Amino acid sequence: MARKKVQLQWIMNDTARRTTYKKRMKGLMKKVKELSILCGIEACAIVHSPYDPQPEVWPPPMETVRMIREFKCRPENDQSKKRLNQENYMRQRVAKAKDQLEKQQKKNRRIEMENLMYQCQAGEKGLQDMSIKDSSDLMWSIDDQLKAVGQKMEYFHHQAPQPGGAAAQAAVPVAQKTPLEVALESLENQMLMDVAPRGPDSLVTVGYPGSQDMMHPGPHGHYEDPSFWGPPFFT
Amino acid sequence: MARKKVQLQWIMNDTARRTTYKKRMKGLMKKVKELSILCGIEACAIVHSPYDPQPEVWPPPMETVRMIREFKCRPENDQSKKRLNQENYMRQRVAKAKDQLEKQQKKNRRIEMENLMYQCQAGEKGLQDMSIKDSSDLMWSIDDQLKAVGQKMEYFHHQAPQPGGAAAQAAVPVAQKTPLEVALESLENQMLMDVAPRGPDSLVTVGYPGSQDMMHPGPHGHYEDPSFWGPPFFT
DNA sequence: ATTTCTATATTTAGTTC
DNA sequence: TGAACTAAATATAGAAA
Repeated sequence: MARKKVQLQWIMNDTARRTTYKKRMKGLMKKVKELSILCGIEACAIVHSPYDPQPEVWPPPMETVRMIREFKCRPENDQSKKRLNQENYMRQRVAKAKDQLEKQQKKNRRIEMENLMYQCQAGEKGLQDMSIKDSSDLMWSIDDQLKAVGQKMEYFHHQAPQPGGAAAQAAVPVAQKTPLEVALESLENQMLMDVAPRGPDSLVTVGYPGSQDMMHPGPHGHYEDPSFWGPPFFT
Repeated sequence: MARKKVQLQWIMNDTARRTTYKKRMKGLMKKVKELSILCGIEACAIVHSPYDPQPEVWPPPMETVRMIREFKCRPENDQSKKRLNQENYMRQRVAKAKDQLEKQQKKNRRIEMENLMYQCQAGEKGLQDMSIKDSSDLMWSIDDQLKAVGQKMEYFHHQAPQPGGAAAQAAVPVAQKTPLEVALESLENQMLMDVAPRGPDSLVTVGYPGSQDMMHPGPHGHYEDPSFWGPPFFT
């Protein structure tokens, strides 16, 4: 970004969105290409959008189709079957989240110690502030996904129906628990929703009770919301 | 990059390559996620590598599989059938290349005019230098793909067999033609190779006669070389 | 190997033409 | 719409812990 830190949320302004799309699409494809070449590996990207009649891909179609074929065959192999399975995927996420949180907390402790050593006059208040703040990275990555959905819904309904929207509903209880509890709970909710039986096109609405009627089909009419499934720990 | 401008070529040093992979993979996935959210579109990326037992994907597997299904269904639609067809894809590339080259040349002319106006003492020599230099961007994007293949092959053969390697063979005649000829010729070669009938796993060797015996199966043993199919005009 | 820390390289938001 | 510019935000190579 430049000249302004852009929030990770759907861009309302139509022309700005289109411009950003054009720029970032180009940038993304370049990155995919660089990764493949620099590391000598297979990488592909597919992007559908209303701005291009055809999906944009890298590498060129035939190769992309081949990569995809291999990807889809993976479930046949014992090991990869695991990851393609949504339940296991989410379990892995939870495990990683716990790991990351532990590391974060160790780090927090170290920082706290250092602070104590350098400024012995600091009371317990300082410590408490920090333990909350330092886990916020973890929370944010989960929370911003929820917000992205909420904001978009609000826009399409001109802030009419729900005062506050689904995002607020999800975010409020969050603030009353410890970061650890919040993070794991969010993940575990995702996991449960994920494993729960459901019909097609109901992924999001299952997760956000009360918001079914607010959902719109998205720009393409066939994809709920990409932000919802975002991996919280790539951020 | 930082502290050093990295050339777009396979990284020989094993640890550096792995490190770069880890960093860039993370960055790439973040970019895909941002693009989807900011623009409210579908985007996915799949990366296979020896560094991870499973392919890395965004968004999570189920969604990725769904996107892929749609992508593969596209050929059924008249319009998208065109783009999935490799021949047409390459024709489009050639057309775009011509376009881009024309634009570049127009720009060159403008710059030349400006230069002339500001420094009338500049002789014809200056003009000629410029017309060659200014088209080099176009050439580079094609040429670096060839280099990437050549360099990698050389490495695996410890510069033994071919003195100079395939890259040199491909690059040398290039320097004797005009940028326009070079650019279009490269593209048209790609196109022809592409359309020519061939067995599986012979994509690259068809294009580089004399180098079949130098090809190694690549890190995965099932993918010739991602750099070969790179879109020359994303750079 | 992983994490952290910079200094630079690269990307891109906003603006202008 | 699109190309060009510019400043700010990010990404990341390389070093060091």
